[in-house]
Amino acid sequence: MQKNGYLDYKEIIAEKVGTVLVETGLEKEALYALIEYPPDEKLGDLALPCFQLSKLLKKAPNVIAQELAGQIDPTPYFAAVKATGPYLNFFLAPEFLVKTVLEKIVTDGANYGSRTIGGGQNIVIDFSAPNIAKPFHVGHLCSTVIGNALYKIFEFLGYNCIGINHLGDWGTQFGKLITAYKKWGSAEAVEKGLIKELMHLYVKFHTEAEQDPSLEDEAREWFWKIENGDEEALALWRWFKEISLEEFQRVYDLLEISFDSMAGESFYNDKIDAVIEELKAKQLLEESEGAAIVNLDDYGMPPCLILKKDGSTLYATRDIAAALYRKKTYQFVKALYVTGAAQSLHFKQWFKVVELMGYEWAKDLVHVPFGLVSLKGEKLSTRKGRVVLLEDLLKTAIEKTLAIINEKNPGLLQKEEVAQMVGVGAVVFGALSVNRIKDVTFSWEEALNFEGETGPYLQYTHARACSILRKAGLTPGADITFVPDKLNEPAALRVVKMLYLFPEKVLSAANEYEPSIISRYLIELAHSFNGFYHECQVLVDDRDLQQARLVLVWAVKTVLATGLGLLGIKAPEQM
RNA sequence: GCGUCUGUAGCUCAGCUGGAUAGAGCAACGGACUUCUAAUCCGUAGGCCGCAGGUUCGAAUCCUGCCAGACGCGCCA
Repeated sequence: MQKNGYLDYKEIIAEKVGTVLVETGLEKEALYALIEYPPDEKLGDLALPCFQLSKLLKKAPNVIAQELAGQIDPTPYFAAVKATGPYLNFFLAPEFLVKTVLEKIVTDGANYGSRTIGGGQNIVIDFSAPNIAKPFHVGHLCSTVIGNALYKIFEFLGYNCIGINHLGDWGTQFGKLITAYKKWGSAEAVEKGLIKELMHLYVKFHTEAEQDPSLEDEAREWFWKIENGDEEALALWRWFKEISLEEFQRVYDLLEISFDSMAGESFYNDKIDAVIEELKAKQLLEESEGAAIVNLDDYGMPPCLILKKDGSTLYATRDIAAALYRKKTYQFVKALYVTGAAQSLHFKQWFKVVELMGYEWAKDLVHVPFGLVSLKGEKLSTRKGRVVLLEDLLKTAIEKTLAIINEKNPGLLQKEEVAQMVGVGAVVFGALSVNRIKDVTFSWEEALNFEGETGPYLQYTHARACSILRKAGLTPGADITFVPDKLNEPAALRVVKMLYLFPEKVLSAANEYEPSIISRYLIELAHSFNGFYHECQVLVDDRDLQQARLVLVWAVKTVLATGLGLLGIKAPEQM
């Protein structure tokens, strides 16, 4: 693994201990994996539990710890190496830590934490993917912001990301919509109500269809017409799509998210026949109950449906066609699909089909699932009209932020811009702060909470740091020199230790496709900084002390901004 | 019925590739603004880590079974 020059204490410890234990033939990697962070800072900063070594050395763990403590030369990295029972505990030498970490951050600036491990290779990230003619609601938030964060994180690690918005712009729902439009809609009403009117028609279709099932047949017929090039049907389809895209764009503008490709489902229509032919040629297709399937019994999965009995395609077919196209077009080393966990089986199935087609890169297809968003414990449902529009949520968050600014900092310039950054940041952070896989119940109260572990908390911390730097007249990018020994208070050292962890956290977030690792980390970093802020006055008479503290403040500000950036959140200088 | 995921403080969650006394935030209570932004900080209280077995020197973490919830299981995506 390429270290990109980051200080790595685990590696140092593995090296030192490995040298002492060289006769045992123990691999340094094995030692590295054993090293952990103690639960209490009083015990030390890093620890090597000696239980497992005990088997190898045939000695009691506490004896091993004791002996190792005597044989390891701590300088210049450690202030002390102590055995505490069966643990070998390492206490970091403050000067070395402070000097190495802060100088690295000063040198790297906004690139601190980045790496070159991606080597410019392509990663395709399929995310957001709202359905045309349906509202962009809070249920789409997760895919959109998780995908965007992964995009930024992998770019930061040296990959070239291709963000694809696989729009739901095809399928039977358009038949339903056209049916509803013909029966109860009008051009005027749609022009006026836009997506809300389309949604209204869609909801009406479903309520009416419960009484009159023949509507479903009519809808299928209209979709058949779309697929077979009927001009009237296609024109309506294009119109609905246009209206939807304009509305989606407003949300993406608020979030400041963009895509490299907007190739939705319809884009693959002319690429599907070839896939069917290939599946046939490879003898993977079977006929079952009139439909064409790929049997997956051998893999403990239900069959993957490829064609309906009327010959039209299904989404697995489309996904396979899209994957083949993307591999050919982008030569990806990884393709991520950020969608709800409910689709896990679907992805497992078609990934397997791609593998059975003989493509070794099937292993590079990754489903990144996330939990279900519900509303007061009930499922979101476009059909029943039970949704919270994302645009409404963002707008409300921005309004609330503006109100808070007017109350707390009425003299602030560019209130609107800041309110947007903070309001949107609160919503985005809310979606990124917990493990992807957790189901969430949307609540206005929680989404609009700006205190505690929230986006605004991080932004506020950043703004405070900026404020100190502004008052001190320290300009970013300036040649910053400082006396590391001056940062010797526990509160300051805690902050430096948090800064040290950033590169490691970014890497974990990428490896686990889990932006919340960065979210949690930033909360801890901000918390340690706020503790320092309260305990230590930065602008003091002692020039060396002030300078050292300013560098720390600058480093925190920089890492907070970088981390927030990776999550797709802005870091205002004032708020 | 089968499968996947989730279950940790009143609420929302970290911790889950096994390690030292299980951590945060919110809510509650009590403190800290003449000093760099109190959207902050400090403290108090709050836990059969769903239940029961097993593996291990050691289990919130791994295995098995059970319970509860969510989701999925052929012509929607």
